[in-house]
Amino acid sequence: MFTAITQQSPDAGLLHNLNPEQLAAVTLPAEHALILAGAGSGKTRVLTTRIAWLLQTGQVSPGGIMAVTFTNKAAKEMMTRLAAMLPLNVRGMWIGTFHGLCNRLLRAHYKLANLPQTFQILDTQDQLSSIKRLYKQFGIDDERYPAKQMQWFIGGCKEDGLRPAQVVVKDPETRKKVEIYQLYEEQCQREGVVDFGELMLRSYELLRDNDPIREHYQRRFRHILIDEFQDTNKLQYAWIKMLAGTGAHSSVDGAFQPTGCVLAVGDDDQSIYAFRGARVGNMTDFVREFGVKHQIKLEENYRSGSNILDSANALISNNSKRLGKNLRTAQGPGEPVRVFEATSDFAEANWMVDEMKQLVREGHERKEIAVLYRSNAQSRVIETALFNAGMPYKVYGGLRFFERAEIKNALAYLRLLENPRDDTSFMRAVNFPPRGIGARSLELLQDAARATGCALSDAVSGLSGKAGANIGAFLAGIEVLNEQRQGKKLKEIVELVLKHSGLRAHYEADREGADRVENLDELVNAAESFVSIEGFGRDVVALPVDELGNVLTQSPASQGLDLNQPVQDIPAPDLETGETLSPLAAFLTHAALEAGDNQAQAGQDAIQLMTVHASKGLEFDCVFITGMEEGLFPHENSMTDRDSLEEERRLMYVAITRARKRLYLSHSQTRMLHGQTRYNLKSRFFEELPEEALKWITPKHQGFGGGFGSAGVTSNSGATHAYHTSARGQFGTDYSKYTTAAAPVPVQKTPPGGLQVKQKVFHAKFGEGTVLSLEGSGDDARAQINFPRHGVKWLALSVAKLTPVP
DNA sequence: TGCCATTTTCTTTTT
DNA sequence: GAAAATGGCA
Repeated sequence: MFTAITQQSPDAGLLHNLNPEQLAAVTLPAEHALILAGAGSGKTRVLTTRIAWLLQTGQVSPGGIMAVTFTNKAAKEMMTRLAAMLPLNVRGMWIGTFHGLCNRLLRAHYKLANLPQTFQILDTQDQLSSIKRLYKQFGIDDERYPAKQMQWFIGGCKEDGLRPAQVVVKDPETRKKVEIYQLYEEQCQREGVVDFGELMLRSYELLRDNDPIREHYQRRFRHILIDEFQDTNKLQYAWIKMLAGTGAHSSVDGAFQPTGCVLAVGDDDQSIYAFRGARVGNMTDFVREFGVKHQIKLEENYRSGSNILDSANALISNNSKRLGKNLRTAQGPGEPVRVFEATSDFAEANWMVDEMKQLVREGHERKEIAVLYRSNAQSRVIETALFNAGMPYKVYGGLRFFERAEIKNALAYLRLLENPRDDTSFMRAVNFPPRGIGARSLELLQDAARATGCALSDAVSGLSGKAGANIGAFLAGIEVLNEQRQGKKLKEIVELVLKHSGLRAHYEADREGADRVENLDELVNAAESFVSIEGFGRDVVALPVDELGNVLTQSPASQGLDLNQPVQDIPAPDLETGETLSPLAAFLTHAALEAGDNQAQAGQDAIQLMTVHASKGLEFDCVFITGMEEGLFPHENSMTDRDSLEEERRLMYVAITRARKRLYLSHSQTRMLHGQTRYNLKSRFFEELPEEALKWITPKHQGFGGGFGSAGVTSNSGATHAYHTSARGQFGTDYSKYTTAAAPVPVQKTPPGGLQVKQKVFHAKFGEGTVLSLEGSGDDARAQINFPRHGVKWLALSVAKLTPVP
């Protein structure tokens, strides 16, 4: 999919249009360097251009580069951009996420890593159920040691590079936790599975403990580039250090001087993942421990006008721990930052929708309008408002494809085929769809397995009675599948499993299972197209390189070297040549490491809804930041200590800097939260923004309408009120209607053509239904339809595809 | 064993 | 307010 562009002008300005700082960063000498890249300063461009420049000037071959990102999306983006710059087959290059690259290392050296070749990866859900299973088996009290907390503890230890034996035990409680950690480790090892943390830690240990392997990769990766460096945790930092050959594990005998140089790109002001172990301190540690001589700040922002940037700068200057950086722009002030105060979350959402309609009328694309919120729960009200208005929207976050229950069920069967020892998958599949295997039978089985220390599937034969017969039948079914799958294509195997396991039939029988069947079909599609994407075949040697990864020829240009060739993967000492992962195993790995997009429907021009966290790295013409209230943003759990408050502020900084042209901030006096109405004060962050950049667009006469005489919630005061407009003021919208909790009354015009009340219509998702009523016209036209299977729905006629049924 | 009712919890999240 | 998890009962 990353097919390179073939026509290319070799020296046609890779470096064209770079500003002086960017140029300096791209053409840095081969030494460690830190790039402090502000939001919108062209960070990704610098990273990819740097790689392209290194390749084009013949300083390194594609095999000598490692580029690490945090998300698959970022990795793909990098590869796509790189492929567009150079005629290069990026597929074989070591560009990927930390976990993806670790997986690659462990697959190549699975024996040294003490793993089965087909080891499976536990995602967060799997890990939790694995721990819970452990609890049952060893009678551990979930009340005293909550499994969730334990999961967090284990992850934390691994992030710090600590095995159970290395954890410092100070109190009995920690002792017990470490014991459980130890048991968990044994269970994973026995089952041949690794969790995400293990992926990192195990590959770190692999490099640490095997001199030839480590030195091989140290020689090979002459340039290591890391994106979003501020998000790295302790272990990831150590991993990089190990690969770069800096520190204790470099040359032992002095014969080998490691040469890998590290280019770290990051922004301390955008560090928003401390809550999951990210250490901003890695940036200063990096400068110190690597003896970084080159530090470049990218402060020129190409995204937003100065009103938006000044707001961001002013806000973030309230943080104490900063490396120091100020964004500037050559663009003018741009539009002011609009601030709106609503009386309720409901009113806030309706105001937003009307504002959006206006923006769309003005020619903005819907996908260039984003709504950002602090927590996912806030999306519901907004979704309702958008839905009622018939405005297409897309919510990011939530359940992703490979995390859906039906998909995980299917994957459990597939994993069992690949690795019968995978007890997590066994437990998931054994009684789903229900086949009369209950808790008691499984308890017997688990006892038997524990007694002999074998996997659940191996313990079945020792079971007698009804339990033995039932579970035996299940296992026999798996074995039949295993025979039938021989010689079959991946897609066929998946289809086979869906049929033979009874999963498809089970969901087809379910009245509400239509979506799930659809997803299962989608899984078959994913399996079909998978091979063509990953292509786990061997790559052929394309470039003449020496063992160090140096290109042996002169510069590509002078030699007419064709970079558009598969990248050579230099065999490491331990690499089993010829041994390849089965397509199924590769597919399962893909499913674990890449949870897939949230929603299948792509391409439609829709409003973008997401949390602030999810918005990092993205940009939009128009951005709404909603729920700017104390307790929400900053979040109540993060208001108490200074560090987490500063993280909230960085979060706000990230949110503000997403906007290119227009930025709205809104807060509401009341909000439904946990089923209760809460009265919130407006966020303290408003006080930290420069007044001259803001424009308050809430009408003067707004208020509580006599309804809520509550709390210390006051209207905003100060000079900003000078901007208040009366109803239907200069902004063209009548804001007064948002000041009551009632929905805007739709204007009744001629009923939309084609449909009539009592008419029968067909909808792709809801099936056949009867029109109950119609309202609105044109783009706003809506119909109330009764679907026997799904109930009464309001559908926007400009969005819903309805076909009349005679 | 499995279904239904009650209780509980509720930031952010990629891999 | 809603989803998930637990617990009691048929």
